[in-house]
Amino acid sequence: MLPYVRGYMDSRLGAGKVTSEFEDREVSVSGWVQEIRDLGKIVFIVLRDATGICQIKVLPSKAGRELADTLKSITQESVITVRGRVVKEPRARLGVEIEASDIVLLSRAVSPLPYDVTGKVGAGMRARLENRILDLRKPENRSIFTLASSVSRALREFFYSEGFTEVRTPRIIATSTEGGAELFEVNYFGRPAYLAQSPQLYKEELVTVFEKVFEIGPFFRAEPSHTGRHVSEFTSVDIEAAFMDMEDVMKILERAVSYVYQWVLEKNRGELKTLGVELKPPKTPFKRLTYTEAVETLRALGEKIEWGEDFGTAHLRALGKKYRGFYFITGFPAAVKPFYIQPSWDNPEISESFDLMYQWLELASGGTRISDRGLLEKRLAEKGLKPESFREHLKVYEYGMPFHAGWGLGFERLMMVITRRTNIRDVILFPRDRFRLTP
RNA sequence: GCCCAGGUGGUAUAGCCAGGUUAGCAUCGCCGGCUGUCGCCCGGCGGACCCGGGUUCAAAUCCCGGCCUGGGCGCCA
Repeated sequence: MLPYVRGYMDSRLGAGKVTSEFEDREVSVSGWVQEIRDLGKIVFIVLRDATGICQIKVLPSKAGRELADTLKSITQESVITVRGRVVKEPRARLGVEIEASDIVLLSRAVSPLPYDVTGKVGAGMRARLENRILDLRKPENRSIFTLASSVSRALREFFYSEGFTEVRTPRIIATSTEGGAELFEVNYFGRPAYLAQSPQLYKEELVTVFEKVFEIGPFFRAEPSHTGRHVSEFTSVDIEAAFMDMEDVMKILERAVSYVYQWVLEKNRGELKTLGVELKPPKTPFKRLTYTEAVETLRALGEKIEWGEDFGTAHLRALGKKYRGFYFITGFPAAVKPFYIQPSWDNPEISESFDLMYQWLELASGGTRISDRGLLEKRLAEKGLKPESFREHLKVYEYGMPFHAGWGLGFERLMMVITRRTNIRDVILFPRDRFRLTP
């Protein structure tokens, strides 16, 4: 048998598919050696591939010299192909095993490995991230990302079913004048350019073409934050829709979250079980709390806060203790929200804005947008931004701009909620933070 | 940027407070044994005190500085 076989996938059986259904049949499985238990006259190998695990049995005395030699050179996490007969075996925990007649070592892993994939000893975040590819082979970590894949698919399905068009906006932008978060500068053919922190302005412009758009993609923030919920590169789920206001898009957000929960409850039972997560679909509509009510609540709880102040972490933690699960905070002071948020018509001190919270974690933020150019310019000036830096954006408002609304949802933060992880790095394959740029 | 905690074999840790041991345990690796393991087991061996300076007869242990890590705050439309 060669290390590479054309057409092999046609005859290969997934390790997780090895069941009594294949009893007495000759099969071929390939994967990574998770564990070798050598009892002397009998050797057990636990083989893992993307479909699951199976147990291989070898009797070196009967197997012949060649197989016995191969067996000796196999190390943990090596890739092997095993041919053998499936046998029912009540003594095996999985109920069946493969009696190997042939084993080919396709790729030998170094020994010892720098990281314990079996999880017999614990591992800190540093060791885990520095050996991330091995860390990801652990069932619970793989499950997180199988779930993440499922969640992003569910979101897409949901948006399509609601008539949204998926769009892609630039990651490289010319201006750093949107205000707010620090941007990463890049060298763009000798000119300074920046990595986008959000698709905000582009998605607003695009509602004049498609009416309802969504985008799921990476964005970048050069903030010095170092917490369990901030990273430099994250995934944003953004929507923007014409002829809608904040109430309309809040309902879409509620439905999107519910849809995702239903989807993973239906399709990812195995992953949820591996993670030990008991997920309950959230009740809709989510609780709605105005900013003013939140401030009053905080004061009643003994927190110090002035009306008009944005919430600090202590405030959010206090609110999160009182309000469990998902809830909206609406009507933030216009002063703490970005320039493009529509001030309320009856009270310009507050704005047509909302945040979606889960306990104390901010998941999404959105609102009705300003659709009038004059007002937008006025708000830009009030925020200390230069209208001339927004010339390209502002001119779009003269080509027919309907009222519109939208939101941005932190994909990884939603994954934290679903997987019950408290560190965002757990739900990013290769996280980038202020201190980590590799692997 | 600030605050707190911490850096001991590849990994995870004990020892540090109260200075002096052959630096302990587990996992791991190698060697040997074991035909029902499934965190296999049993025996033997191997491998570590973040860096620099100071105090002291003596520093993993106390002090100072640096670097790194974890957590948090601030920042974060």
